[in-house]
Amino acid sequence: MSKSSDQFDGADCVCSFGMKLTWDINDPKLPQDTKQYDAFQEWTDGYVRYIYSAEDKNAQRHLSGWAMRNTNNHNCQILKKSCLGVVVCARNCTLTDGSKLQLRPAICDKARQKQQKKLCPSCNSALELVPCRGHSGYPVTNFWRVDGKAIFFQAKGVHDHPRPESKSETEARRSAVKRRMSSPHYSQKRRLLDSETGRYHDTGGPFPGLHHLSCMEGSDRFSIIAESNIPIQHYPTFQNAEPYKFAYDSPSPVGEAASTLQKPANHRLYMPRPPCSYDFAVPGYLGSGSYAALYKDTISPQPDTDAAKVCVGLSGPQHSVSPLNVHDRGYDASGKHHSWKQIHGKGAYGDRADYGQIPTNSNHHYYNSEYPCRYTGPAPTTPAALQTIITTTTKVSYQPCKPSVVKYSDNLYDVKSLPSCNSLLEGGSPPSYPEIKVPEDSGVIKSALAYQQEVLPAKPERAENLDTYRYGSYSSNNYPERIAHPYRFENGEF
DNA sequence: GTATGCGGGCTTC
DNA sequence: GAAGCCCGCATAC
Repeated sequence: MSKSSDQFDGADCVCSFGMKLTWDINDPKLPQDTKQYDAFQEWTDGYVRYIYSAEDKNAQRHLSGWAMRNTNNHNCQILKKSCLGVVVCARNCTLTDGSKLQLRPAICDKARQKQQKKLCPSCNSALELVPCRGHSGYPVTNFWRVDGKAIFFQAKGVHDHPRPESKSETEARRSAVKRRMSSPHYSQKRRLLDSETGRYHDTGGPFPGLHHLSCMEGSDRFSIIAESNIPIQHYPTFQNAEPYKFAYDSPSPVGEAASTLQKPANHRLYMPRPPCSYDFAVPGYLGSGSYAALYKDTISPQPDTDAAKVCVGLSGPQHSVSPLNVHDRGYDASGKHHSWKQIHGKGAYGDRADYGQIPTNSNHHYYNSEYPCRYTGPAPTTPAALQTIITTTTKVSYQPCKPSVVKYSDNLYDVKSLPSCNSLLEGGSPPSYPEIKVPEDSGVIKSALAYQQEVLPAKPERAENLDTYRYGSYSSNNYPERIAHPYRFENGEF
């Protein structure tokens, strides 16, 4: 493969480095003369290949935004993972802000079963696990292989479902919940909440269709209401899929965490996030408004009743979002390295993969439906409501959307095929960790990123325009209709 | 409790 | 035989 490496090294291509090279995860010999590595991609989609540095912590952990579970492929040299899909409301209910519930399936089988027994926090109907069938009817598979100084990643299939909550978000939420549980305010708040919400839950039967109370209801049902006296009520307001940019290459407002981490080079990861921009100087998971709110609660407790009252009036997702650094929040550079053994030997592998058969990004359009967020917001939130939120979350700095989040706009191009990649990056061929690499660095992932980018606030019209062709190519996929954008039930464990 | 990795074993194509 | 899947086990957090 080294030959192929040389062959493509100078090629003009916006593809990721891994895609410029001709290799397959099953190749007995993988490219060894890697001169540069791809920026870690959390939300890979499509038939893509990346070559990460063996030093990349995220790659070492085989991280993925998608809920990927280990799959035994009877090949100890190649770690295979298959997508679990996403957990949604069986009734496909729409939240007050027009968003949809999209939870991250638990990786552990046991935990997943447990998760599915829970109810939709909004309508109390059952939760439904939407399996991934993006790879010829089978779940999308990710392959990881360590070879030399590089970690080779290959994905097969295109996710035919919305994104679930990312792992980092899940971890952050759990961490927040944990903190709150141990908070000295916890028991007191619990009592307050119980007295305030008990009338709604005494029978365990919610008010069907009473969505304005769903937040409270849902949290209660998920046994997390005690941990979220404030977020519970605010949650619906922040659900619009406001993506946020991982501020890898920019000073993080919350800071130091980023500097201590190996910078995940995934500078272009946009994720649906609650647009809430409450920034808290909370160590650990930083930057997430909702999560932060959890922390905040421990810091400056407010009457739970206030939040509960506010809940009813909130529905508009107008809160702007600030760039939130998920990795800063959720990835610990000091974390363990997975025990996945380093593989240097070359086995005799079989046939080639199928990555060449499908245009890398011919299938992601539907994702935009997942994030109609750039929609101006269905249920208008009155300024008064917003004001109330702010009021009830005192000691919180409200941060409007930062313009920097919008610099994706130029990346919105369509790569029809890998070989056709244009050169926008090669000239400035970055070193191993192109943290400040221009977004065009990996055109092959454009498909996976396009929808992420499109949801950004500065280009609402573009997102709208794209809807048509997005859906067009996925007429068979009903998810565009089902999923508006992720529902971040920040306050509960699913 | 959950995530993760490993590996045996089964089924299907 | 490859691939997908289920399961149990071990380990780490």
